[in-house]
Amino acid sequence: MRDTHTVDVGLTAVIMAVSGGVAKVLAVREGAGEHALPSGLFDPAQDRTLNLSLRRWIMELTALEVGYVEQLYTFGNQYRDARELDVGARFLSIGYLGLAREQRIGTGVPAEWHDIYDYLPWEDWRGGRPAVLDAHIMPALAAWAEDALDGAGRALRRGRIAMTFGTADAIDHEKALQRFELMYEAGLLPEAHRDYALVREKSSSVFSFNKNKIEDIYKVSLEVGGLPMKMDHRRILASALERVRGKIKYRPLVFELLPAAFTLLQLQKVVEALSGVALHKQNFRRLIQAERLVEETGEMETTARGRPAALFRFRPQVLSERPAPGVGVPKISTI
Amino acid sequence: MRDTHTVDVGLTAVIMAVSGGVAKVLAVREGAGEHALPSGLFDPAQDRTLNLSLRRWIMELTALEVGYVEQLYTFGNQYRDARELDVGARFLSIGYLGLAREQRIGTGVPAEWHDIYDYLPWEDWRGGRPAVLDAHIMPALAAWAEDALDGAGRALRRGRIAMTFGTADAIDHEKALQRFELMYEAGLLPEAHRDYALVREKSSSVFSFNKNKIEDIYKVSLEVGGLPMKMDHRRILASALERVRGKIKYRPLVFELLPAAFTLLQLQKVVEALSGVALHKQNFRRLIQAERLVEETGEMETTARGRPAALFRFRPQVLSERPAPGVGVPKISTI
DNA sequence: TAATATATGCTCATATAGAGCATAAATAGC
DNA sequence: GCTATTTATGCTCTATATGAGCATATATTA
Repeated sequence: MRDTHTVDVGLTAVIMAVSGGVAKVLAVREGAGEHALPSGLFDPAQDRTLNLSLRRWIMELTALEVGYVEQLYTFGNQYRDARELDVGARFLSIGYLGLAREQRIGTGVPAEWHDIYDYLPWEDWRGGRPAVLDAHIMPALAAWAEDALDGAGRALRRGRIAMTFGTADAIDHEKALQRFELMYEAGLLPEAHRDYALVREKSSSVFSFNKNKIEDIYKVSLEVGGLPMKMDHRRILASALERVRGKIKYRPLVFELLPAAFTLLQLQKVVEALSGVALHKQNFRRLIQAERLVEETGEMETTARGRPAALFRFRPQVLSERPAPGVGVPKISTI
Repeated sequence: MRDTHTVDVGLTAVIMAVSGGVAKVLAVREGAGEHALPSGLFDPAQDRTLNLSLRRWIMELTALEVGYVEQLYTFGNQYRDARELDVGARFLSIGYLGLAREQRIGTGVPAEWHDIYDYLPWEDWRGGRPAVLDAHIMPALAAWAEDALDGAGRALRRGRIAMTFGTADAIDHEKALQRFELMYEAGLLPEAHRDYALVREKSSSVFSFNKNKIEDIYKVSLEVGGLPMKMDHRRILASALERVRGKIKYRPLVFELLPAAFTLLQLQKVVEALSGVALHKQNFRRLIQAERLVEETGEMETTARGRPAALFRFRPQVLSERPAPGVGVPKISTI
């Protein structure tokens, strides 16, 4: 009936926009109350490239114009979907990141913008260290580390926790995917329990939490508070966030999310929303202007409170002047 | 006979090693004198994950032990292979990077280590600016830019050249994939002409070189001097080089390529071989030691000339101490 | 008119990166 | 044994980048 080697390929898109200082992702609601990323099958007969395929069905599904598109990662986990356990079929999913300017979604389109941090609450440090970390995540991870088989295993797990969730004085905000993967493995996300239920009998090395404490761990996964997501969509979202956080430092991605003219504070708010950290305003201005990323339009903003701000536009010449123009998020921020 | 959506998935591996200050890649010789990267089909029935599939057939093919493995990118170009133009079949190829310590290859194994820069001669700046750049590449790119349709197109092309191949005083050595793609598009690589010959009639927007000058451009592609490679393997190699150059800055990848004990000069030579730039010895030592990436073993090197060097080992604790431990290649080096 | 909010200019301390000088400890050639 | 050569290693000096905060300007709101 089908070749043993062939697989179906789905494209799953993380379409991001920022409006009013809130980083948003396009999500569709499906059954079971789970939020899903928009996704579609890659049809080799119809589309010349993966990129074109993605743009085609995004347009068909949402009528949204997406500017920047970038491939993230190809996921091929066996336990990705329950159906795969029964049939011999196989499904690969290629994650994509897309950046769009804020656009109203047409009526009748089954998609909505959602705050990214409703899915990844522990990733938003703009208001200081997220409370859920100390209230639920770190204690559960510490317990997970202690549950390792032997001393070496405990040291290894403690090391992984320190590397992804930070040490006493520093954290790497970029490592969103590694934090997701650690939490999934430790059972701190609802989908870990959903997936584990499917493979309970089959030995799965993916889940390393203590099976005797599974009820307690499941309760923690609910306290952590991320909205429920379909299949591995939270993983794909985390990898998109990691990519965008890394890339804004050396490519001028943020301007894909801003109108043609903007104030420096608007620019800063977009960077903060994506990177999840609050920035020092004066230093941010100094950096942006030193890098010559923007130029004044000559106009001033009129609608806001306080002293009116000068409007700027992106200076595309910077692309050919300097090898790695980005917005300079501090690599390592204090806890 | 087959579902319209299904595709075959191949895994293509860039296995790197460094020996004697030379960065090498595992290559197999196939017909037509073209060098090929080792590759195999992904068999969903046999392998639980993409990663395991890759490790399985690498081991079967070469009996090599590969330590670090990382997915690069999934390529789905229509013109990847001549056969795809005739049949409706479709082939996706997922590129992987693997790092191995230098190992002798078993007799009878149809694979050899080759200097990476034999395939990408313009990427090695250790001995100063590569001669082929000014002799062949930059003049041909300049001509390509002038051949654009209008002034805006010329400005755009000049901008792309500056961004990828650098400006008067700086170049980003990391952008190996973008340099490949620009050269491919401009017809400066032999495979561009091989692929273009297949799609001549079908309008292809991938090749933007002046078709009236195709013979001259083809000659340049031979002067550029990269060894011929199968299909899109040079693209995958370029993306592996880009990944490794980027990642050594913030992850301790290099130690995957070194023996357990090494001198600081050996470490430096590995970084230089991968990044393609020469480094200031004293500053490199200062950086490595300040980052506490290594610790002395207490032993000294005995075999070399000159004053004996202290032997060091990787200090894995650094992974849990600091969020982004890497070897600090200068981001931007002067031309 | 005072309080508040935002914009913008400037300084200062510290950390980091780039370049080079100086010295140490081995081998190679004679 | 003496000298040249080679590599290792310690140290300094300077320029630049980063992090933090002070001070002032110009608007709106109460």
